[in-house]
Amino acid sequence: MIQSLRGMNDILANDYERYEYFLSTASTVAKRYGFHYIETPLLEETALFKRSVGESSDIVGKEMYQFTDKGENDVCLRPEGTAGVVRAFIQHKLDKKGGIHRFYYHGAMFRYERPQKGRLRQFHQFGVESFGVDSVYEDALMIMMVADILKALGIGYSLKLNSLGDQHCMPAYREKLVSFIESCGDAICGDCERRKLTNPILVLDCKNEACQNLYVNAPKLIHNLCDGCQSDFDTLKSILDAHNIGYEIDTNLVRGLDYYSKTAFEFVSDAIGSQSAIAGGGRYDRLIEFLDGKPTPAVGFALGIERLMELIVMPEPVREGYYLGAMDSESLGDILKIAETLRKEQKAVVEYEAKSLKAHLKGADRINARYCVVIGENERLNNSIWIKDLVEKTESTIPATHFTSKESL
RNA sequence: GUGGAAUUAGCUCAGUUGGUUAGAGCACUGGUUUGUGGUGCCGGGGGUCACGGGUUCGAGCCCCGUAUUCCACCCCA
Repeated sequence: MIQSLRGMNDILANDYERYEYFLSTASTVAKRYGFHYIETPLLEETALFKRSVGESSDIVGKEMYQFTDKGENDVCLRPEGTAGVVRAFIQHKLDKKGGIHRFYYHGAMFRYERPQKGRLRQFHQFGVESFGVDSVYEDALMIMMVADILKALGIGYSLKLNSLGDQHCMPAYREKLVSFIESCGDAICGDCERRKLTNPILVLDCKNEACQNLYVNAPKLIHNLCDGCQSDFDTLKSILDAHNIGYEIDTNLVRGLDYYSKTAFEFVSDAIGSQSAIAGGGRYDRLIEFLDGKPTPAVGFALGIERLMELIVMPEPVREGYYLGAMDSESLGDILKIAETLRKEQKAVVEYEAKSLKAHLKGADRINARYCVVIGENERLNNSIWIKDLVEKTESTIPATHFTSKESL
């Protein structure tokens, strides 16, 4: 038997109902905030991700589905969504056009990781990107959008907030931190040794107890922000306070992608296991110029759809549409004709086997139909149909032309 | 990438020191005397016990390999 590749799942039937429900809920929220849908290719030049996400990140360093295509191009399946949207933004010269551009997207992302619950090799994200707004109010808008989406889906969460500083304060802090780490000498663990070179801020979050004891007095970025970053961060907190959005400052919160600056946030759930980050995002004012665009402030977020799926509280299913069946095979033709007419406006499902009335009612019940339409011997002889409303529990026998004649009106 | 656990019916799981035709609940399907659903009662179908080797008179059970899933680390959505 051929099975799907490791970490790559099918989404079918019931799962897709959830998936679709999530998409329509999230898309509705995004549109209400003034965002427009954008779709970018799954395959991009590898250089795009190396320059945006950063070669030092795990994502680019060891998790990309990268290969050379038949035209000798170095390409890879997108490991995240922002880079492609930024590339499109620049390619279509929206950076030169100026003004504000807001996009939302959703689709498959690919990372070659060791799979576990909530961590797949092909997974789906829903994300938004906003270009051209410098104000920290836009950062707050991102957080409010995520909160709105999660609330609409009935998902509980906690919000972690941090500021990563900008080109004025981040490099200085980074240097300060690295020299602090070096002052610890050989006492740090192997992971931290590696982090020191790739993403030093990650050491602050090390699980190793010995490391934690060493880092108690480590410099915190939050105490080393420049005036601009500090004031934006304060403003952001007051906006969230004003909107009753709870948060906790997590000075160890780092985005794994190199392009973030200033605001960084992460929504986490304690109900889905160790892969608990359900959404993450922040500001990335420098990314557009890194990719040869005109410097443009930008901020965005991404939600992990699979991680959300099992948390979604689905609305009560409502009975809708028609189930049609015949009690003897001679009536099947009439049934099909009625179904054809009904389908112009409604869901209509036909059972082809001649069965007892009881069996048909069970069938109608199973597919959650509102009405059960049956033609038996009596109806066929009287040129009528029997219909029962499964919610109101009322039934009637009406002329067979009732539905089909509508068509001629 | 590192360490560990698991894999038996469509689903959730039993399966006793290796011993006849591998079980349950749910789901599916049919009946319950004549044409009335979701919840009663009775019946039925459905399993190369993940896959491939090995040990044994005999393997769902023991050993090895492979695949997948899950847990922790790592990382992130």
